[in-house]
Amino acid sequence: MDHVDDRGGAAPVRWLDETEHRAWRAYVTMHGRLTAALHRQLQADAGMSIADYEVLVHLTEAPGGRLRPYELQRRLQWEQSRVSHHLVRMQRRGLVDREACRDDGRGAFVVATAAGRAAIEAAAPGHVAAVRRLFFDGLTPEEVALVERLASRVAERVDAAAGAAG
Amino acid sequence: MDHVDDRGGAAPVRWLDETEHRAWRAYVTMHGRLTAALHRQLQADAGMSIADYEVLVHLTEAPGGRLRPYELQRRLQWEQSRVSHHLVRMQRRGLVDREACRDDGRGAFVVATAAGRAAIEAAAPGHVAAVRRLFFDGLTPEEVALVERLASRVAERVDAAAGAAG
DNA sequence: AAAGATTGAGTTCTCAATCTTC
DNA sequence: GAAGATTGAGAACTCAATCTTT
Repeated sequence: MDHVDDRGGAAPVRWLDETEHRAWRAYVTMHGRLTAALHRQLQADAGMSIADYEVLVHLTEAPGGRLRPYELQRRLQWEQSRVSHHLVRMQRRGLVDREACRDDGRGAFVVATAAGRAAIEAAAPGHVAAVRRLFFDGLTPEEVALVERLASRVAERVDAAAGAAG
Repeated sequence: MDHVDDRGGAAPVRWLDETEHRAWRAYVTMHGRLTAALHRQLQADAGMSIADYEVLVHLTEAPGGRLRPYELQRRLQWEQSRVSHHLVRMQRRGLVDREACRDDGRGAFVVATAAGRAAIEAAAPGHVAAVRRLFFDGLTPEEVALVERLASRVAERVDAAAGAAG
């Protein structure tokens, strides 16, 4: 363990060094610009929000094309009630539907409707093209592989901390 | 170059390959978990949203501790009206204030108040500790340097595209 | 007319309370 | 009681319209 100066219970602060600070600001800035650009593209070309797109991605990629709301919640990391409200709206627009769940009467499966599948199939080419143009075309194959490794590692780290701390 | 099937003017779709797809999903997942965790921490320990924190970071880091709303907008990549509404709320809570701008009567400078500076100083240790624990402690110094390089490169790329395409 | 900024209406998200089934 | 899910009220965000100064 590190030797740290722990004064009477107050957690000692390990500030970010210069490199870390720059890296963090660069990351936050990049993400802000990237999502703003992707949102504009999706909205303009497909009339869909990133949130809608993400929901449909998870549904259509899931085995059987169906997920329980709590499974969607885990994948999206949204508030439970945000998932619930969002699904109500998407159902109202005809993009998703519910199917009774025989094993567990507390909830139903959520499924993409034919219209929902059509919507994401229509939206995907433009979205993927934007992701490619804005993100991958600027990276070498080695860097792409690295992004996956680092992102996976950090995601697991956050998971572990969330599991431990609540 | 790839051979792509370009039928009658429709943009040919270059789908993501397996590695790219995994990298992108890993990135999106990581960001979702990371921000969810950071938001919970900030909210629980400092009663502040990430949005509030970001505004105060930019204000306190700016030369003179003041920024015009449009400069904040550029840095945050928020909708212009989001900036406006958010500043009204933060001003109501006493975190920021306005100062007349002599050179340009269309707008005023936004400044962090003493309370605003106190709030971010109180929030920063916990937030920085979380960033370190969840993000940097999982990376080597070389990887940290790489994150900065890649993030900066992508951010510039997005900027350039946004400038070109509107 | 363009740039900087705000407003209001409508939509989406959060927080806490609630409900049902396990 | 815990897990899965919803609800409603209030807060935050978006979009379009507007206003003022340059």
